[in-house]
Amino acid sequence: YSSQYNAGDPTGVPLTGMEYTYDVDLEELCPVCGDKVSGYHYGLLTCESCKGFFKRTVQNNKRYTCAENQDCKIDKTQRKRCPFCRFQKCLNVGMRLEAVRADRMRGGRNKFGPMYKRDRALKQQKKALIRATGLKMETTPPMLSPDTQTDYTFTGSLPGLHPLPKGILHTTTTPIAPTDYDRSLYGPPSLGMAMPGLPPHAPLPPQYQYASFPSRAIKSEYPDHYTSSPDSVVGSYTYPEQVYSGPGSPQVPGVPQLVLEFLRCDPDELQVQSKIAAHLQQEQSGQGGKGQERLSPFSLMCHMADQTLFSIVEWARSCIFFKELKVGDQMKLLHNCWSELLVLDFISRQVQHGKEGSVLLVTGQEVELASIASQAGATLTSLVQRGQELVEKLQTLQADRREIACFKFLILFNPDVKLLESQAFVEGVQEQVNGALLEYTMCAYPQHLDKFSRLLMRLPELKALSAQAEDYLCYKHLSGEVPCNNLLIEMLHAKRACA
DNA sequence: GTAGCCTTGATG
DNA sequence: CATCAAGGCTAC
Repeated sequence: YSSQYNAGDPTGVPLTGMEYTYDVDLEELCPVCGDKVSGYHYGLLTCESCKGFFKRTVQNNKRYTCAENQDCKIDKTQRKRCPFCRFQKCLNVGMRLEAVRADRMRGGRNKFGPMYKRDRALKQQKKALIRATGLKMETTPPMLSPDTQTDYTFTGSLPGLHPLPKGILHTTTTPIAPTDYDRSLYGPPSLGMAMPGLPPHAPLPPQYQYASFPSRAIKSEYPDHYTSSPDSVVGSYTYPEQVYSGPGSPQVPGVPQLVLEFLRCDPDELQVQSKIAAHLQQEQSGQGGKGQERLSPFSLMCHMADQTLFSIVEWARSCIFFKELKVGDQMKLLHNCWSELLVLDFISRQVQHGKEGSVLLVTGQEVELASIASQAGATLTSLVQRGQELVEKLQTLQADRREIACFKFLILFNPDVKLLESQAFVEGVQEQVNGALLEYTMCAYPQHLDKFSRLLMRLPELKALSAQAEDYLCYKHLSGEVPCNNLLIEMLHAKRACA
C-alpha cells in the first residue's frame, strides 16, 4: 500500500529544479485524500474529514475489510469507498494513534504541540529558502516523531561546549550548538535534563503522557494490530523506528547494544536540515545588496557540502569511541575519511527518501536529475550518476538506518590510517563494529545471510566514488570556482599534505 | 458513517 | 486573552 505515497502531487508539474517555482502550496493538501487541510490533526496536517474518520475509527475500535486488494486509491471523491484502505493510508502517512485520547478529554494540548510548532517553523524556513535559492522543496517532509526524539536525549557532549581542535575549524562560521530547546520539550522532563554521568539507560519514571492518561492505557486500548505494521513492507522507509516502546522497555531484540549506541549518536536529521537551511539562507542574503545576485548553483552546493561537513565533524566529535581519542588522532581519521562520510551522507539520504528521478539535499530541497544533467558539467553529472547507481544497489540490499550508522563508524575508524597514537584502539573499534554489523544483519535479516558481505562490498565503491569527488573538487578549486574559507578545501589540503 | 461546524481547555 | 488541536454534535 505504500504505492500511494506519491499521491499528493496532483499538479504533476515536472519542476526543473533550478528555477523559481510558483508557490502552489502542495503542503496544503491532506496527505491521505488530497482535500484541503484544516490544521494539524493526530500528528500531521490533514483535512477535517480524515481527522473525523481517524477519530471514529480509533475511538470505536473499528475493523474494516477491503473488498479489493488492499490497495485502493484514496482521494477526495473515493475516500468513502474503502475505509480499510483509508485507515491504512492514515497510518502510513503518519497519523498517530496515541493522539486519540482514551479518556476523551476535550481541549487542551498534548505532547505533539511542540512538534507541530516545530514543523510550522521548518515549513516557514523552507519557504524562505526557496525564495533565497530558487530550489524546489521536497513536497513531503518527514515529520519527526516524538518517539524518535527520545532516542536522542543522550547527547553526550554538545558541540560548541568545547572549542574544536585547532586547525580543523577556523573558517567563517562557528558551529552553533543545536537548540535543545525543542528537544527538552518533547522528551520527558526528567530526561530532558540528562544529568552528566547518568547512565543513558537509567530506568525512567513511568509517566510523561497526558495527566491521568497512563501510557499503558494507550497500549491496551489500541491493540497491536494497528501499530505492528511489519517491516517487511517493501519500500516503506517512512518511520522505521516508530515501533512504540514504552519508557523503560527492554532493548530491541536482535539489535546489538553497539548498534543502538550508534543510532543514538546519529544527529537529528531535521535539526541538521533546519540549521543548514538557515545558514544557506543567511549566506544568500549576504550576497548582492539588492538580493539580485544569487550564488551560482555550484557555489551553493559547495556551501551546502561545507556545512554538512561541519555537522559530520560535530557528529564524530561527540560520538562513542571517537571522543576518547586524542585530538591529533581525531584529525588524522577525519582528514582521511571526510569525503567518504560526506558521500555516504548524501547516498544514505537518497536510499531513505530519494525518489527516482531526483535527489534530495540536506536542506530538504529536491533537485531533478534531469536538471542536473542539463546544467552541470559532464564530470559532476557522471559523479551523480555513479552515486545513484550506488544508491540503487543499497536500496536493493535494503540497507537500513542501523547498517548505515555502522558504515559511518567503519569508515571513520579506518585502521589503514598511519601514524596514529592509538592505532590498536582504532583497529579494535573497526573489529567491534564489524562484529556488531554482522550480528545485526544476521539477526534482523536471517533470510539474507549474505547481507553483511554484500553490504561490505559497497564500501570500496563508496571510497572510489569519494576519491573521484575529491578530484573533482580539487579541480574546481584550482580553477578558482570553490568559495574560499571552505572547510572542504581545508580538508582537501590536509589530506593531500599527508599523502 | 460522513463531514462540516461547534465547544473545550492547556499553553504561551 | 488568543490560539488551536482535541472531542462533540448533527444534517445529510
